[in-house]
Amino acid sequence: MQLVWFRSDLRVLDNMALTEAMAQGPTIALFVACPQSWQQHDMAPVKQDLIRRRVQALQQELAGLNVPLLLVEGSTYQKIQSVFEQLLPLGIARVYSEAEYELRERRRDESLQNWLAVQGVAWWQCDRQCVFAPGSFVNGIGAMYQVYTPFKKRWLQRFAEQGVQVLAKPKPQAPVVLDLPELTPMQSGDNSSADWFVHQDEVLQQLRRFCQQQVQDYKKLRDVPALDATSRLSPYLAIGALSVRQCLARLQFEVGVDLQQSESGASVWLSELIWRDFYKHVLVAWPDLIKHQPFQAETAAIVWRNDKTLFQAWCEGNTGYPLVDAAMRQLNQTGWMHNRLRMVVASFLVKDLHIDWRWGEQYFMSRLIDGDFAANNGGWQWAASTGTDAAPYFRIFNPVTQSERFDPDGAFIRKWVPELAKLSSKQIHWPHKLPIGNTYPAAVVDHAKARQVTLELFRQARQQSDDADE
DNA sequence: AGGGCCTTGAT
DNA sequence: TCAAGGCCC
Repeated sequence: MQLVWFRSDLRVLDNMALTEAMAQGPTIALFVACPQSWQQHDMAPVKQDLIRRRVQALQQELAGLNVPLLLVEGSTYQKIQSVFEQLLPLGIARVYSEAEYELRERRRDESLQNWLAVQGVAWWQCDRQCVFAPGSFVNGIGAMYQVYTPFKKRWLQRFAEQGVQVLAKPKPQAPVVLDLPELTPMQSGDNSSADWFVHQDEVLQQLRRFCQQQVQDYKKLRDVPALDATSRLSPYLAIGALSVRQCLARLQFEVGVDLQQSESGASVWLSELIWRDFYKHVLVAWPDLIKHQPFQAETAAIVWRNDKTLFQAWCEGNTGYPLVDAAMRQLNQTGWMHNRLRMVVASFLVKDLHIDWRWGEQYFMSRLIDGDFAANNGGWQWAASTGTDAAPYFRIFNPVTQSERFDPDGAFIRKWVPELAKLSSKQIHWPHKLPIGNTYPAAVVDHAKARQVTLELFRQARQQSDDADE
């Protein structure tokens, strides 16, 4: 008997572990919910619920292939071995999975692989989260790229040479008859992700619709948070309900040569998918990132202000900066935030409130339905100017200017900050010069002053680092 | 995937 | 006054 262990690859299509197992013989599948380990990763409840709902749908889809999926309620990664102990009497020959790159996940796999080897059970794992496997790209001096643009260039070159291979849906196997052991059945979640569908056909339909109807305007409209102009596929990529190869193949199929034109919407979306690969490759090349070390070592010397009251105002969306508050309220109420706004609120936390970027990183993980360590860490370190290919320290978003530029008529602010809904589109971006007070909070900091403080914080850290070198 | 501040030259 | 451009952080 072959056993496919599903983790962050919760799909039937383009699933190499499933395909390989079924090619070898009769196959069963396993998923173990580990809420205590998820909690240690700060995984958002809404993401946990999406996973629980998704694996229920996956169970039905696998049933169509006569592959039984065992949904087990576990606790921590350390205790997964006991689930396998109960399954081995079924005569498991080999365990198949797709590699994950975070530290605890790697340790979990390593210890399980070692234990299985002692039991005489083989281990098979594929490297398919990225389009090209981490470690397979090196620059001129034999190291992983630290800058996105040359990485992308190399990536596109390889994509042109090799294309992308999407695995077909496996053929159904003959029904398997099993005497299953007593396992704790997986619990259902809190249904907080109910606004996001979980069935394969719906996910694929959204991908198709995006590539057919929306991607051509992506370059122009993706930065406008009031519009629904982004793909909204990130939650599915994060849990592997959709693979990046499926995205690429569909994109190529729908837009054809447009993908070659660097100004097309399709190529801009492609670039976002390459960013996803980039940050996973970065994580594998510099595993200490998982311990929350800044990539640029000298930025570890920055003395953050870390004011808890200001942090709370940011978390709750009560900073007095309308676009920042609208964005945080969107996150808190839906578990998702528009990408442009992720940059705006991250810049604001770090460079206006002078709060450690790791506080923001953790808060995002604890709330995002699409939380992914590599992308989230990469994004925060970009915004904080501490990362690979980061924004320069002096790039400091003006939250009011960003608001005027990307939410010109205030539609997004009106939706999420109802106290301001009646203001004109001129007043709504900075509502503090108005005679009437309403319930909207005063601005918690002065941007112009805060900006100067940021420049000083980075100057001091750089000086300290220079002194240490002498 | 910035913005503050200054200069310049057109209104 | 103010848009445009350059320089700087």
